[in-house]
Amino acid sequence: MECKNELQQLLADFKANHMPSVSIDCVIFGFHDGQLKVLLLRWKNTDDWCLPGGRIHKQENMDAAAHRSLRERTGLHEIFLQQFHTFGDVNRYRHYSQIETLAKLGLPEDVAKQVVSRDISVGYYALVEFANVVPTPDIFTDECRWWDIQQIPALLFDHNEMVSLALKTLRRQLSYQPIGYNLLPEKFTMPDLQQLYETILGQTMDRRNFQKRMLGYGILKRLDERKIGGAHKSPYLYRFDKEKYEKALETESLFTT
Amino acid sequence: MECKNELQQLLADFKANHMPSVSIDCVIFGFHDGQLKVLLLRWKNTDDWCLPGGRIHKQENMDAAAHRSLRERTGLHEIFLQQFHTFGDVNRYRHYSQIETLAKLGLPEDVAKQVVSRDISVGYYALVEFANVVPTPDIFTDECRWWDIQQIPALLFDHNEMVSLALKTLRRQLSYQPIGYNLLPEKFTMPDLQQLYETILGQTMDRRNFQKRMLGYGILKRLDERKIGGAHKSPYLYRFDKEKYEKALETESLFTT
DNA sequence: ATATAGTGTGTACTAGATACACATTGAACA
DNA sequence: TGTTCAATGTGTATCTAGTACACACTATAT
Repeated sequence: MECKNELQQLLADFKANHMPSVSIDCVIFGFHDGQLKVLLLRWKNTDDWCLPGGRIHKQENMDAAAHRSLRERTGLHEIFLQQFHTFGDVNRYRHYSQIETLAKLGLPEDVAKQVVSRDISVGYYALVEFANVVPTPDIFTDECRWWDIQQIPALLFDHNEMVSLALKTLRRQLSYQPIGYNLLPEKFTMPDLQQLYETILGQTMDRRNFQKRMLGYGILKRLDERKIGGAHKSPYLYRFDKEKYEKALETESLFTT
Repeated sequence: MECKNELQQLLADFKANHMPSVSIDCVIFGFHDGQLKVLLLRWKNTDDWCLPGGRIHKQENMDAAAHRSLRERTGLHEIFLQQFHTFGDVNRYRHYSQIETLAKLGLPEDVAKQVVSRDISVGYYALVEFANVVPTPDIFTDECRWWDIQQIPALLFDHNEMVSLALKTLRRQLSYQPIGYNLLPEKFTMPDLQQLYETILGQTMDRRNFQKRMLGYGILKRLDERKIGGAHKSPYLYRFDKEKYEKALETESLFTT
């Protein structure tokens, strides 16, 4: 099968042009339909899903490599992307039979073994605007789609752990920095924003207090428009004040006296 | 010079037994004399200082490699050690002429070049009890000692940046988790603890409010003893309630309703 | 004995977070 | 057409954590 040669060629190229031992994995969060979603890839000829990832070119910044991966999977250019943890356990592949999985790709076992020696993987998480994403599989996979965070199946490698830690990091970030700019459309309602927060944190909040707090941050601008077409009273539309939002991102509140 | 052969041999061993492309660097914090200190190494035959670091054995967990490095530099076994960021810019060595520096070790330039291709480096930070540390140089260095955080010189590589970010992470951690267990001796006074906090955060605090807050966390146990020998009224001694301290480490306070 | 400087302790005040209720609107339905 | 319903808009009382602040005590130094 020609796919086999193509893969072997690809692996050879990888070896020549990419840093050995190190890879990148991305937990890409999107928000749609009141649900927090993660973009996953399905390996060719399998039912096994994993996170999108990539490798670092020898003359490429690591962050740039992560952006490149993301761009290739989503079509998006300007995105919130941040490393959250680096994974380096010897047995990070323990949850599955990796040789077996690679064999399904049509690789001979000896080639497969080269691929599966433990790598250090730098985990990034991204926040993207759901509607703008064009999910695109890579050469190893034949499907790329969103999964509800609640319904993610057992993933390959240590990728479930990565998703958990990315979510934990996202939640923590919420406690000292604003979030939403990259997850919501440009104009959104206060209930939209609240639903986002509730979904990420996994808990409900008081409508009135939530609004008070958000407005208190001074990063929102209420528009004159209201959202029309809803079944009930029309809520106001808001958008982020980009400048103040950026400032708030830098000024993280700390333990002080 | 025999040192040269020894070094070349060492590098060959490194290549065979360690993961390529990836290294570890440690920002080791200690507290002494009212000052926050960092452990630095001075390169052989130079006045250039850098952070202690290491490489990962092919069959070794990354965290274990970091612990090993730390053990080798400090003699300490049980220590607080946590990764805080992974550095992967192409120009992370831009701040110095690396070939030149390596030449001072007695390495021929061609060998030196192999060494200096950009690596990904995983940054760890450690909190250790100052008094128990036995600073020990490694094969590349002939001095290992503590530096006041305020007086750290221009370091090799991107190590100044690493120290800054480690400190920033430490400060942030202070805002949602207790700190002190690994930086103070077993028994300490409230003023000791306050001085630690003030040093890390770089700001003074109200004595009474600080005590109230710390006791409010419920992780301290006041002993019947007082510290004797001081020039003034004897302060009480405290120790951490290990169990509650550990619990507090897990239960990080988040943005909630 | 006296001075000095650091420690032990308590109370009033402030601001942010929380709990909570009623009026308004727009579509759906009778 | 008007009645119903569910969601939105808005304000106030309360609670709690954080902050500001003062006086008494004690161990050494003189």
